[in-house]
Amino acid sequence: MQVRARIQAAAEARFKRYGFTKTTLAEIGADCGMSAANIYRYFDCKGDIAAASAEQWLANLCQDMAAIVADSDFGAGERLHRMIRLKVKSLHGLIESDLHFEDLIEYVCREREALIEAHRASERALVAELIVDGMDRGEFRPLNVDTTAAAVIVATQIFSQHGQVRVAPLQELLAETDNVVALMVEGMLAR
Amino acid sequence: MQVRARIQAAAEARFKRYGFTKTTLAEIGADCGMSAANIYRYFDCKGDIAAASAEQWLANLCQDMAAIVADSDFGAGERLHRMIRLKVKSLHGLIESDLHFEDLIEYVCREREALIEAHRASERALVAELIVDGMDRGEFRPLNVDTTAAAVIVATQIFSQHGQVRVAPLQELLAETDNVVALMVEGMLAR
DNA sequence: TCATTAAATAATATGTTGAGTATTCATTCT
DNA sequence: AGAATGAATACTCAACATATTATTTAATGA
Repeated sequence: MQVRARIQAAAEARFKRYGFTKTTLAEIGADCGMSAANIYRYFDCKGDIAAASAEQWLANLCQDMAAIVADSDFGAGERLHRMIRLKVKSLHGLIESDLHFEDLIEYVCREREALIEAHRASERALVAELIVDGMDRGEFRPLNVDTTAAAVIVATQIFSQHGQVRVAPLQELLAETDNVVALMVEGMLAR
Repeated sequence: MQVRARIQAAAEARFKRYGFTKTTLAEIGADCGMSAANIYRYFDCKGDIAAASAEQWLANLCQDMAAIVADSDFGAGERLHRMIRLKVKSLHGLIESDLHFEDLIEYVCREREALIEAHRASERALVAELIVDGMDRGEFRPLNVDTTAAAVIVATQIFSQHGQVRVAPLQELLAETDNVVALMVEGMLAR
């Protein structure tokens, strides 16, 4: 479906430049050479366009994180550090780059909790994978995989809340992130 | 200053029952048998009355946490668990008890960041004290006290954000809190 | 039949007004 | 002089009207 992708791209460009709420379906339609009404053949509602963009961005992030997890040149602890840092840096970059994306982020966080929760589940799965690998290597002590993965995600969650990201400079966020992850990794290491 | 305390008590009662925004200075004044204008002899603005209440509540929490920290019958790790649990339970209790207090909490979090940050600093200091004690006992390995204390506070911060507290039941919050703290304590233990 | 649209409708946002409230001030009381 | 007040002012909020925008529908053209 070529049309759907075109609509999404046009919408994304406007969301980026003018924000989610300030963008009208009429404008998106005009950018694609069609009426606003016709967009409804491809998306159920305006929010779904935003959600599709967000989902894609999150999927992309997940892929990058998965690449880090898969890189067995590094120890599991080191990979965990890199994974969480990537997450923090990515979100920070997104918010810094275009101030108007905040609008879309807020919408998705508020109205599309399911999407956020699904992504968090993916993150937990990646961390779980890493923990299993760490245990296999003998780097980590025997751990309750799911519980530990959930603890890591929730403890670092504060660093990827837009409220926090907005106020603190990246360097500071990363330093704090590293401290938290370092302490948790230390708690996971085999004796 | 008897009058000031009376005003604060009257205001607190109304904030609890009707919320911060729904309470007028005229009502508080009437409760104290004085005009609204006269309140300004004792407080600079309405928000200061709320802040005074919040500050007192937080000071009280700090005192309770300090008592836990001081109780050297327990190991440092155990005390850290108890301290963080107390914090989570206290805030949860506050929000559960009177739905209208949320109004005041939101105001303080939004408009009185300094107060919140000061309290967080106190928490960090308590954790730091605990870490030093744990190292003295040989329970903890040599740690960077400030960095580690900050990591513990920030990693558990998510559990005392009113957004989180509102949605999750206490048992769930406590379980997740315990997992995070357990992992961090494990990372602090001497080998 | 499928893609599309213009027009109709529903929902939401924006602007405006009036009422209510916080805050200040000149004055009174003690 | 210190404590308090009523009235004046400035600010904020709710309600209403208006306009914009999202969404639906019936109709049109390929």
